[in-house]
Amino acid sequence: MMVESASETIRSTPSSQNGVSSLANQPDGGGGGGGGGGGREGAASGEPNGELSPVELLHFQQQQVPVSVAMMSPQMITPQQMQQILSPPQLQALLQQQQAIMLQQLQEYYKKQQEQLHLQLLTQQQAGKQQPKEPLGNKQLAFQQQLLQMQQLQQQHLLNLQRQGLVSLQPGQGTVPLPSLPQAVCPSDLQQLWKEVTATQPVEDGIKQEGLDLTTNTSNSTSFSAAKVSPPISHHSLPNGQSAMHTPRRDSSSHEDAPGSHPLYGHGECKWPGCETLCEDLGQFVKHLNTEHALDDRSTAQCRVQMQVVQQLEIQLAKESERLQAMMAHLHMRPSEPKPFSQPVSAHLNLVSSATLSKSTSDTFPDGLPHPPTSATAPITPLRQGPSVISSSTLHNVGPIRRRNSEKFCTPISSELAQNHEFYKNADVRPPFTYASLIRQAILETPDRQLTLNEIYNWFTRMFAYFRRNTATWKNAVRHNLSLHKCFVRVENVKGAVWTVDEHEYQKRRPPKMTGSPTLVKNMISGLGYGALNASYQAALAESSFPLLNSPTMINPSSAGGVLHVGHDDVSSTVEQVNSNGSSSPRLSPQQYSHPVHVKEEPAEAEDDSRPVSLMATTNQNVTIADDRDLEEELPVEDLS
DNA sequence: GTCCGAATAAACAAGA
DNA sequence: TTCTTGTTTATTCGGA
Repeated sequence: MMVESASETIRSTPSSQNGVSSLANQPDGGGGGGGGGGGREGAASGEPNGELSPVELLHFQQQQVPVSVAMMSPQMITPQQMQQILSPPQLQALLQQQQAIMLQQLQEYYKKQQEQLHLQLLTQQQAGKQQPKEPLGNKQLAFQQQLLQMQQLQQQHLLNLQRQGLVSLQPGQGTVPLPSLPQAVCPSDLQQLWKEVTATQPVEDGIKQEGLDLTTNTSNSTSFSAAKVSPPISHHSLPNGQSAMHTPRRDSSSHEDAPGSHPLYGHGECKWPGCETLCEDLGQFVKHLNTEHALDDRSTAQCRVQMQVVQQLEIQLAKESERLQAMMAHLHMRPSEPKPFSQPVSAHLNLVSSATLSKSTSDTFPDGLPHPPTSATAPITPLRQGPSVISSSTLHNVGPIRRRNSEKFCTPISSELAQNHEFYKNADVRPPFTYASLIRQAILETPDRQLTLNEIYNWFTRMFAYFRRNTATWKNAVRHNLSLHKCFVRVENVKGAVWTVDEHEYQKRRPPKMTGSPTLVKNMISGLGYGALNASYQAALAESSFPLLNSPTMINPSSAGGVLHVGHDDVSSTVEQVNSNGSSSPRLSPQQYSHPVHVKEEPAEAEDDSRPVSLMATTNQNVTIADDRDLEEELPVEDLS
């Protein structure tokens, strides 16, 4: 079956974080443009007539603030003097003005260079008609790469300007005329800057060396100077001498070891954005590439768009990585961090990472903290819940295989989800719940308590980044669970078949555990090594930003008592009551375990009578099933504030 | 060591 | 024919 083969394919993907890891491991470069290997200073000679090379411009923009200051003080007014003369708002305004000016100048420069390159290319193309094909390809590619690099530099500059918050301009918005850029920056200084750049980054040689054959610059030669935010983009040599850019996310070995491959060629079709032309073999593809995707306005524009896409992703990744680091640091140093099992936080995190991702490869930071797997489909985004990410169930059970831990430790699924919704939604971490629990949760979250299979799928993918891959596997498991468990009832509906939950059956299939007094629960928890889940854990939970903690419905004994029958251990009755009134009856969250609320906790069943709609709605606006089909819309973008 | 629940894989059928 | 949906069986694994 195709599904199965797809499954096998997908199952191999969890370890596909290499690209990201390598990206994350890129030396920061301190804003200096990352890159790799040794520098090549030979290309450091400046452009004639004091014109700025793209590299110089790049460095220029990297040195932006000081240069800007210099530009502001052409009459040798030092920045300090400027600061004394001008008020901060004035300085800010001046900076913005100067940035805008610089931007316009750079754009003009880039445009000029672009035109020049086009002219050169046309000349080369014409000359190449009388020359062997391959050199032409090289030349053409070299020009193309020059063009791309220029565009990249331009993009980088714009991004840097925008990042500094000084310029919110879009390309072409600059309006303030100014003396040309080279007048503002001394060529010798730029030359020195260029040397500095090339000392750490050999990237831009090709730009300086007009007409050089970039095919000799392979993998390490074209990591863009923008590597600070861009992954090194290597060139892949093709059999015909062509090279192409590809991202490091691809398995490098697949290229180096498979000369018959091409990053833009796969599954028999051209992977050029929007193309998808079928090509029988690589040769045909190359021909197609050279004819259909030669250097022209269209291809250039497409490249530009693609660069925008990549850069946006990289910016996002950088932001998220930064936030992750901060989170890691925060968690690592947290004095009141819960220490179940008397393990350090990092150990817990590693535990979560390694066990939860039992089938995936979790990277580990040098500091020992887990590097949550990141992928294009599962970007790691902030753990807004803070410590609650390491919630009880997450701490003690990781992955459905450990499901019993989850139920044993009585973590209500809705509470867990409510607390860690953002985490699960964005992190590629397997939720510590069984498929049945999740399915049930999905169904119960809907107002009418019924879902089609596809809607269940969508809930999974919407709620858990983990389920955005391995689709064949988990979908099969979902179907399997739906069919297997009696608690899931298929109902023929007008729209088709929908699945509902028979709570009674659901409870029947679960052995009555943990039904008793809080003391029993406590003892049981303690007996399971949960005794260490003491004040520190409670404190951590209390510190959680989980808004429901302060929700009256969550802590109001009266409201809770409606569901959690004090001194009553009939699980089914609890569930039935919830089902009967159909109202939102939030259960005790794990935090409430810590609270001296005198209600009987129904650990294993606690999740059952949850009303995630209300629960989740507090923290997640995406609970509604309004548009399940649009997963992509909400995948990458979280608030990045 | 055994039992049980869950996950996973896979085969198969029916229907759109 | 392909895909989705649904059912069933078998295997493996972890925990009790």
